Amino acid sequence: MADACIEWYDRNARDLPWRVPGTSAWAVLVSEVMLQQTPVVRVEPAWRSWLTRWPTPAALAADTPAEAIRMWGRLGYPRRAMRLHACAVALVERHGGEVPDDLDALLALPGIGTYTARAVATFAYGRRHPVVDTNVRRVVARAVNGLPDAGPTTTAADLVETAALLPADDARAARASIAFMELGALLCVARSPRCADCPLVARCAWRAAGAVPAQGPSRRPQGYAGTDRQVRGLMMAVLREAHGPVPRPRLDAVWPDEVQRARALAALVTDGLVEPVTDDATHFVLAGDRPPPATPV
DNA sequence: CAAACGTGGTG
DNA sequence: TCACCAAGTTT
Repeated sequence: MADACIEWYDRNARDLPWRVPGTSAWAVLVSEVMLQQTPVVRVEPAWRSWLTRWPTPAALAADTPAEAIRMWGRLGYPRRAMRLHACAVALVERHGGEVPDDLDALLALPGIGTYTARAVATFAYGRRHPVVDTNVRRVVARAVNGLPDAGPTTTAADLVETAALLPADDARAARASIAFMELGALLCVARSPRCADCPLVARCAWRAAGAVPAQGPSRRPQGYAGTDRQVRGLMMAVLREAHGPVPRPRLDAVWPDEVQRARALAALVTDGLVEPVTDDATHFVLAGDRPPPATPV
């Protein structure tokens, strides 16, 4: 299975900048964090801008979280920008500004979880680890287990199952992992998979079973309009564009419901994305963007 | 462990 | 139009 996927990958892989040989581990790490729940097409330009401005962890660590949040733009989940900044600080403090290749050291970094740690160790350093994301889980669920889709989250069993598919050779195992992911992203997609072009079609357990579609509603609360998340997003957009401290009324203008506004703003402060400039909380800034105190003469 | 966490494109 | 989906992590 791995061989067929690698062969397909070699001919059909997208030409993505973070896959270019010689890409730094930091650049790979940044790409992986940006790609958490955000489509490739939106990540590409943001990734280029980010790495141009902050080519190393030390460069980012020397800047403010606010600048990271601004550079993050509209990628979504701005807490990822916060954590990426915190990650850069941790890399400087704990690893001399280098990205470690050790799984446990990677997992201990802010914003780096099971998937990202393995992705960095594998794609930046060629280590042999199962790399399991939503694409891989879908491919394995279908091709190996004959199911229409994978479960909602990655389990320990998923890691074991995927590890069993990896070639013995480290470099080839890494290639297999990226091939599984690419297959899930381009052909074995969630809706209307392109089985006709799939290198696994002849041995796919799901196809063999008749490619029965998933039953029942996928029941996930994906709604966005009217949620606190939307209100937070609107407020963050105002703060990103602002130069100086933003007066509370400008944040209030983004949403009619006062109760919800207050809740959203309080949550942003609690999360550390936003800070009140003064104790009276009449003005707000992005994290770390507090203006310097007036220098006494 | 379920829920929270942005944003925009698409069938 | 609107529900679904996109290289997850944290609490």
